[in-house]
Amino acid sequence: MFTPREEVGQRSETVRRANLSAIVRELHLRGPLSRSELVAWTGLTRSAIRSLVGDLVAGDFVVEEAALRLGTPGRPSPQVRLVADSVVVLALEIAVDSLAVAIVGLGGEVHWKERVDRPRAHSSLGDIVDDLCHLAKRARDQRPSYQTPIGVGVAVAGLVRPIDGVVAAGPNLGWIDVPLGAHLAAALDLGAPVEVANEADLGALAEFRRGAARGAEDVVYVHGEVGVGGGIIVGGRPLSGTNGFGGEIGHMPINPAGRPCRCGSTGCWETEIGEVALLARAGYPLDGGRMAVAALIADAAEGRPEAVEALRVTGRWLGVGLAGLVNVLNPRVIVLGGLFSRAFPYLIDDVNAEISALALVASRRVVSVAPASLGIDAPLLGAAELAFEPLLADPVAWLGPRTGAVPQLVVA
Amino acid sequence: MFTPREEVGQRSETVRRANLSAIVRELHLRGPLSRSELVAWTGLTRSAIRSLVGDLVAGDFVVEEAALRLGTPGRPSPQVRLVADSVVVLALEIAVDSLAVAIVGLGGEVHWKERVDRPRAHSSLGDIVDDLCHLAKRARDQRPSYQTPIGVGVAVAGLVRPIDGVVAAGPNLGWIDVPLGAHLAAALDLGAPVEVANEADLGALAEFRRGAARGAEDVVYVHGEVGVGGGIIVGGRPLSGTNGFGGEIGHMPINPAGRPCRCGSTGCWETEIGEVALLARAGYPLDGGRMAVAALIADAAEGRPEAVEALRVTGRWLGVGLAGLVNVLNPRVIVLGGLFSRAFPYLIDDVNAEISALALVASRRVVSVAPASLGIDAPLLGAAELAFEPLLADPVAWLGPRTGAVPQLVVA
DNA sequence: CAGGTTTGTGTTCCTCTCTTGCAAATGTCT
DNA sequence: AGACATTTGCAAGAGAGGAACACAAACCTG
Repeated sequence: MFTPREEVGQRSETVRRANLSAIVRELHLRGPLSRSELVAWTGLTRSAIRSLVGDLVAGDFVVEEAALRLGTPGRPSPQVRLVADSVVVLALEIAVDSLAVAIVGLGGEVHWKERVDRPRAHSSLGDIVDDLCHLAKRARDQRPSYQTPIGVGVAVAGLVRPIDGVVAAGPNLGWIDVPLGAHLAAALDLGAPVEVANEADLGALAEFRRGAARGAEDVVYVHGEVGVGGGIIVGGRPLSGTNGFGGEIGHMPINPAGRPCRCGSTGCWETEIGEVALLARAGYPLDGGRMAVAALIADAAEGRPEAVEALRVTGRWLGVGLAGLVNVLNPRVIVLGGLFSRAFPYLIDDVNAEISALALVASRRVVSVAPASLGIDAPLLGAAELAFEPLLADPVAWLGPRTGAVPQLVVA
Repeated sequence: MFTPREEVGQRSETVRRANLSAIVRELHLRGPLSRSELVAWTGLTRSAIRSLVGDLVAGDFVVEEAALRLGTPGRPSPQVRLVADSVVVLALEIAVDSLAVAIVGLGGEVHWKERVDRPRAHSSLGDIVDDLCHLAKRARDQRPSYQTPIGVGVAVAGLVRPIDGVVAAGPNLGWIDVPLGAHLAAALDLGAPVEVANEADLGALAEFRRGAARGAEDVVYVHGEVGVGGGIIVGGRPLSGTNGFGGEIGHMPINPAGRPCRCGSTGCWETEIGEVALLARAGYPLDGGRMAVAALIADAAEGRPEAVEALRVTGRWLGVGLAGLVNVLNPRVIVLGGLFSRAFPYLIDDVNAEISALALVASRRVVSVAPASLGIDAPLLGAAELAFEPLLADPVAWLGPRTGAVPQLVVA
């Protein structure tokens, strides 16, 4: 009769879930913490923390270790640390010119990582899935001691419909409405849920949680390769939009007098700051791909004027678009990833100059522009974070109901 | 020692707060609900709802009334209704060419409203505060039965620093770093907290909660008068940004070859879609203000070509900027307010055409553009919502601790 | 129009979870 | 070594929602 949009009531069951979630999440994001730090960060009492941590210890999620000597007075507080081997996820990435796989433990530790080049041609779903499965199998063979992953996260260079993992559009892969999530789930056959998302959105997530935007609540991540993707964090939450296509900043109209874009419209940001625009400005071969861009950046480092100037012009257009985003979103940090992080030193002055010229004082004063600190792996690590999300949101589902046993503290 | 960013743990005290908050919020937003509807919407059990509603009845927040006959089988469920007279807020607005005051009851009922014209000249803080206090006094004199407001919300045409209610910049008022909140609090002397916010942000809030964007989670509100302001809702939450200056869409760079903007930069959206641009295109006096715009719209209604064409060009530029916002934010609804809602019929086709041409299919398919349904009062009503927010977030603070009395159901 | 069905209420425990309070432990500082 | 600060462990307590039963009031059916 009624269709509740969201059940907002708090029940005792949800209280426990929220509190366990808070503890696991803090440990995942900050690393080992003492019990008293957990008390401070969650606002719960010592007794509650004791009981909850006890449950997590019983479920092999965390261990308690001897206290660190910090030189502070008072009884030392045991360190609570996640058991990174007991819970792992599989992270996959389908980038424009590479495939990557990683096994990541709870807490963010990367146990295994491998990246292979991929030709920039259109590829069939089957080939890509086969390659990824092959990489995943290698990873598991190399480290057989790991558990079955509790989830699989996939970063893909394309527009992804989050509800079913279908890639609605992947121009660099030649994909339209490709059911990547379902095929990967079947091919991997791990029994773990497979979550697919856009690579820039995941890059933003990774930089937000573990990279250059750590601690900021409002973040814009701009990922430039062939196309320009973006990921946005607003108030500490990824901006997804009505049907999950938010953050597509590459196709903001920026120059009404500009060039036609491969998306069909004209004057998109991508047409001014994408790889092709950069190469064209410097007079490099437009189909030179990553190597040509690398050469261009190397030439700029040696002071070759065409390269320097091309990067400066790109930086200006980058700044123009960012100024708009600064006004609209008032972010704390803008992270430049992909090609923009590799070319960062040659762009940043012009980017900042445009932001200063075009953005409102109040907003531009608080923003800083930084290169991606996770480098090429940002989307891959974001995919791992995506795969961990269900666990972080509800550890109870993996922990099982309370055992009833009195929690026992065993300090090693 | 530690500075918790946010206390994320759920304590028994916060559970009660959250549940009462959920009930009061649902009633505030949806109007009277039966108990069984509350059960469905909160996910709590009948027992819990009964107990919580009993407390609210005891605190004179709500009344329970005889059930409505809906023609559905089963025992009728009493209607729970907020007592709109027992809790009111004072809403104030400082618009470009008017001042307004309203007394609004919990649930959104407007008990009193008055709007007076204001010359478009720069005004001193003292004069504005005096005028507002005068209006507020009249309102309270006219309806002396009302309680003292539990809060005061102020919508102002300018950039507002939320933490202290200082208007950092109000170009139409000639204000720079004006401590509006503090002065109003002192002058009104109501003992109630005074919250100040940007008028477009509050317009967005009002349209989101009670207007054209009701039910949507992702909303863009564009408010056009002299300048162009914006308010953004992302995932059901107002986008505030790092220091509260988010949503300033009027100064997105839209046309690098455009005109200088009064903000100091060039080619801002405002320079293409603001009042002055519109009047200039039609050949009307640039300082004609609201009357000139009204005349222009009236002329367009009669088919005068200059007026129609000027509105169409404005609509196109409006569409260009909105296309960018559609790509970035993937909203469900775009609400056009202020001048754009009055000129809506003459703009909308060109707006939609530009969005179709420039925005990505996936995002533009789900978005609709609607005129503000609350008209000129949207920011004022948003100010009321702002003032209610502390109550909605924590009814316990106004209700007091549980009485211990057994909740008694008394159906009138 | 009687009886069945459905939906919802009132009431009484019950369970779950966090809180409180006290004593003990364990470090630093003087 | 003693004072002091901080944290832990444990046990009892309090607050809040949940479950189950009996009953009530509407609609629907034959």
